Amino acid sequence: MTNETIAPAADPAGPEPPAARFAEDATPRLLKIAEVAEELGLTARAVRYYEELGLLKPAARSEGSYRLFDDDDLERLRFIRGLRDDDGFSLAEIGRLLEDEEARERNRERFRTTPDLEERRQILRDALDRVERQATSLRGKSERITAMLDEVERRREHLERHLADLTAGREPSHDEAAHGQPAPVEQTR
Amino acid sequence: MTNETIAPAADPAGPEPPAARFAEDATPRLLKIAEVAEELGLTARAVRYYEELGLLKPAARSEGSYRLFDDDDLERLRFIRGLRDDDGFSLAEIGRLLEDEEARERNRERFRTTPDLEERRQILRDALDRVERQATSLRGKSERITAMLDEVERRREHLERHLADLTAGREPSHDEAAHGQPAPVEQTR
DNA sequence: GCTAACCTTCACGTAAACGGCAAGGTTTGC
DNA sequence: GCAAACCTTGCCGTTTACGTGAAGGTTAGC
Repeated sequence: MTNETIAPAADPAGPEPPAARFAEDATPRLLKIAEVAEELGLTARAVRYYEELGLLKPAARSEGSYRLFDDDDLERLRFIRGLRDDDGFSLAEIGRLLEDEEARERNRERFRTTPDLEERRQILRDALDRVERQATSLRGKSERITAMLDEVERRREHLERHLADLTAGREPSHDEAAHGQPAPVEQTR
Repeated sequence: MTNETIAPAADPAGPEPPAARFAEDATPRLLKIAEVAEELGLTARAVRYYEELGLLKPAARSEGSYRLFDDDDLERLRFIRGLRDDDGFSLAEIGRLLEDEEARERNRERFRTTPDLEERRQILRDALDRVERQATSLRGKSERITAMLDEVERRREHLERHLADLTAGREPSHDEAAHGQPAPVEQTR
């Protein structure tokens, strides 16, 4: 999986502005867009597009307004890519999820700074509502995927038994029940 | 969700061709496109589009080439809608899944009609390959969704405890660990 | 048998998620 | 200090999954 955590380190890239004599040596490691794209298997265009949609803001810009990304940006992009590729979320949905995350952070702060008990309870109730909505949506997805997966596993086992039987010379040893359903997942709605 | 299983029965629609004196009285119940759309919460345009993509073929056409759909068509459309809405599959992916299903049916037939043992084994091995590919893909999706769901559930419980504590007058009773991660799902790749 | 309601096939329009190119500014290596 | 390589912001093109008419045939109710 070529996991190198952070940039492949093409070269130390010399000029290092010597003005960094204050407490700033925690390897800032800012990457340019092509490096980010390479690292994550995206294109520069896609990354710019995500920014255009407001899904992220590069940590900084260079003197000449080159986009510069830090580790948090990378993490965020990995998150976006994961949801997009693996779960088929639209960028709009991803945007909502990310906003939810940020709202969560803000509310946490609000919660900490307000002394009013009733307001605190309200904040918690709102958070609960959001979380329950998310859970409902995810549970639906999860159930359907799991049902499909179960069906597919059932088939695999059936095929394996059948193949083993047939290889061993035996043939009609397994039950021949349930054969009609073409659609692997049934629905109710 | 206004579940009426089959069409709301607007009217029996009279002319009933009397040539059906053979074994044909299993309520054919053919629906026109707008009825199908209404029933399934789709648009007529979408249904035509699915046909255009080859995802289904209406059971029949009327004298004047009106599309007529039977129960199997409805089932197939429900399947398509489910994958599209709930699982975020693209219509292309859905097409592949449906084709897989049909290939499965065809192979089942081939299997039954060939007497050659080695060929039979090959058919089973091919089927196993396909099934394993499907399983791998689904397992990935499932794991990621499950991880998100777990995280969300964890949060819900945390919030519920917190709210209960706060309502009961107690306040700082829960552990305050693990607070930094913004992204609900971690990745490895 | 006539009209309203519904259907047909084009055909063009649109939002999403980028791809690709142009024109020009920036960085880097030597 | 200069060319190659990389980046910037437009801006137009493309695919997917339909929406929205237009122009005309079909069906249904009276």
